[in-house]
Amino acid sequence: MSVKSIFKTLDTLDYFLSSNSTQGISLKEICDRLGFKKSAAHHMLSTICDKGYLYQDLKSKRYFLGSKLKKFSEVIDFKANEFISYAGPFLKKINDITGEAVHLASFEGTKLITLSMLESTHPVRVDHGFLNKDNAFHATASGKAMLAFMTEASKKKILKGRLEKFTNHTINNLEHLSFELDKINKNGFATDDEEFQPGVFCVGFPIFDNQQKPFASISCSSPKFKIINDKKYLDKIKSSVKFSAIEIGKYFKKTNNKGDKHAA
Amino acid sequence: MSVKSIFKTLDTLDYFLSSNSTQGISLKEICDRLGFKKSAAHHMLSTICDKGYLYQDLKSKRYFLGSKLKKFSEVIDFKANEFISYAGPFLKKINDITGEAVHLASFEGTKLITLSMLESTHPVRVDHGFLNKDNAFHATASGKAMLAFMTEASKKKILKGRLEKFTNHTINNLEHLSFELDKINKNGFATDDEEFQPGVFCVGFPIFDNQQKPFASISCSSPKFKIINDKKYLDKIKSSVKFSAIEIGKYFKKTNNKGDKHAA
DNA sequence: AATTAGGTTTAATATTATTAAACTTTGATT
DNA sequence: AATCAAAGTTTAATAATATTAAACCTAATT
Repeated sequence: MSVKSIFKTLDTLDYFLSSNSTQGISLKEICDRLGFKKSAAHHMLSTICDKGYLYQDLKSKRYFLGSKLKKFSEVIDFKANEFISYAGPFLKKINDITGEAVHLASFEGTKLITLSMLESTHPVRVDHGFLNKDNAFHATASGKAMLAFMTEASKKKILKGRLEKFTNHTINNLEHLSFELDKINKNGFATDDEEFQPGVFCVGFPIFDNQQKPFASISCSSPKFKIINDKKYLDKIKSSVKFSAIEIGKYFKKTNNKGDKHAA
Repeated sequence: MSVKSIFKTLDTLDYFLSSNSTQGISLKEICDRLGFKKSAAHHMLSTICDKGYLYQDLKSKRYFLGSKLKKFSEVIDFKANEFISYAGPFLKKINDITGEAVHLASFEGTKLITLSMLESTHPVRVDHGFLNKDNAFHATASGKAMLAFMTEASKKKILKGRLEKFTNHTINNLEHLSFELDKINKNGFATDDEEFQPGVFCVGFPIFDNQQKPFASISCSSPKFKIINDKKYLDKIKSSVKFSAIEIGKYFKKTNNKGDKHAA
C-alpha cells in the first residue's frame, strides 16, 4: 500500500529536482505540471515549508528548495564513491574501444540505480543515461546481470509486483524471465534486446564483491542495427565489457571494502 | 493547516539526517524514537522507498538514505556560498578579538537559518550552534537584527502564529516585540538577553544587500555573567560585530550579487 | 478604479491513513 | 534441529484526515 499524500509530496520534491529554475516555482506551475488542486497543493506546500524542505519567498510567493536538503549529501554514506572512481578508467576503456554509451549500475533495495555513465561518441548515439531505470531491473542488461546472480529471496522481492512493459520486447512474464535469468547465470552475462528502449541493444556483465554477491554491473548500449549488420561487433563489445567487469571486481580484493551494505 | 502524514514523513527524513548510523535504521527504532505505530510506519516507509528517498536493504531490512537525496545538493542554488566565503574572515576577526561564538545567519521564507559559525575558544563556552533556530526569529539577536529592518508585511508573516517561549526571558508578546524591534531599528543592532538560551547574551547586527534590505546578520554569543562582571566587555563585542557587519555588507557593492532571492 | 489571476483560508465530507490483529520471517536459544 | 521470541508485513474495518469547492485576499495590470 502506498500513502498518497506522501507520494505527492515526494513527486513535488522530484519536480524541484528536475526543474532547473533559479527563480523558484509558483503554486500554479506545481498544480499545472503535477495535476494538483491549488488548495490541496497549498496545504501540502505549507507543510513542506514548515519542515524546511522548501521555502516560500516572502515577496514573490514562489517556492524554492530549502538548504536543509543540502545537508543530506554530507551525511549519505555513499560508499560507492570510491568504487565509482576505481571503475572510471575501465568504463573509459570500453568507451574507447566501442565508442558506445557505457553505464555502471548498482541497486538500492529493489531499485536499479545508475552510478556513472559515459556517452556514446558516435554520431548515431544511444542516449538513455537520463532515463529513470528505477523499475527496470527486469528490462535492462545491467539489471538482469545482477538479478541472475542473486538469491531467490532477493529476486523475488525485486520482481514482486507488476513487471512494467517498456517496449514490446520487454519480458513481463515471470516464468519467461526466470528462464532468461537462468541462462544469464549460466552464460555469465546479460543482454537487453530492445527490452527497455526500441532500437537499443545492450550487453551487461555483473561485478561481484568479495563474497561473490553481485554488487554492481557494467553495460554497453549500441544501436540494434549495428549489431545486426556487423556480426563481429557484438563480440567486440562483449569482450571489452567482460574484461572491465573482471577488472573492476578486483576492487573488492584490493581494498577491505566488503560492499556488504548491499545484500543480494 | 498542516498535513500530518507529510509531517511524519519529513520528520522521518530528519531523523535519518541527524542519526549518523552507517548501518541503516530499523523499523522498530523509527517507531520507538518518533512514536509511530509499526504498521503505519511501515506503510509510510514503503511509500518513501517507492520514491527512492530511502531504501530498504533486502537482507537486513534496515532503512538507508537513498542516493537520490544526494542530487539535491547539486541543484540547490545556494547563492549564499560565495557570500559565506566572503564573510569568513570577518567572522574570524570577531572570534579572534572576543574568543566567543560567532554566527552568520540568514533566512529562507519565514525561517531563520545558520549560514556558518565559529565556536568559542574559551573554557566556559556558549555552544548553541547545533540547536535548531528555525522558529527563533523573535528570540535571537540574529533574527531580531534582520526582522527590525524588514517591511511590515514581512514582519507580519514571520511573526504569524505562536511566538515560542524558549526561556522565561523570551519575548512572546507581539506588542512588546514590536516595541523592541523599533528600538533595534533605531539603534542599529539587536541583543538577546537570555531570550533563547538561559545564561547566554548575544549581540547581533544586520547585513544589508544593495537594496538596503536585510539579507543576513552576524551575532556574537557570550555567557551572561561576563557581560555583567565586566562592563566594557559588551562594548568590545558590539564594536567588533558592528565593524564586521559593515565590512561584510560591502560584498553587495563589490559584486553584482543582488541578494534578491530573499525579499524582506 | 476596476479587473483578473494567483494565492490563501475555511469548513463539510468523501476519502484515506491508521489501527489492531493475524500472519510471516528471522535469528537466538536450547 | 526445534522452539521461542522479536521484528517485519499484510489485511480489512473504521476513525481520522486530506481534499474539495467556494469564498476570500492580495497584488499586479489595464
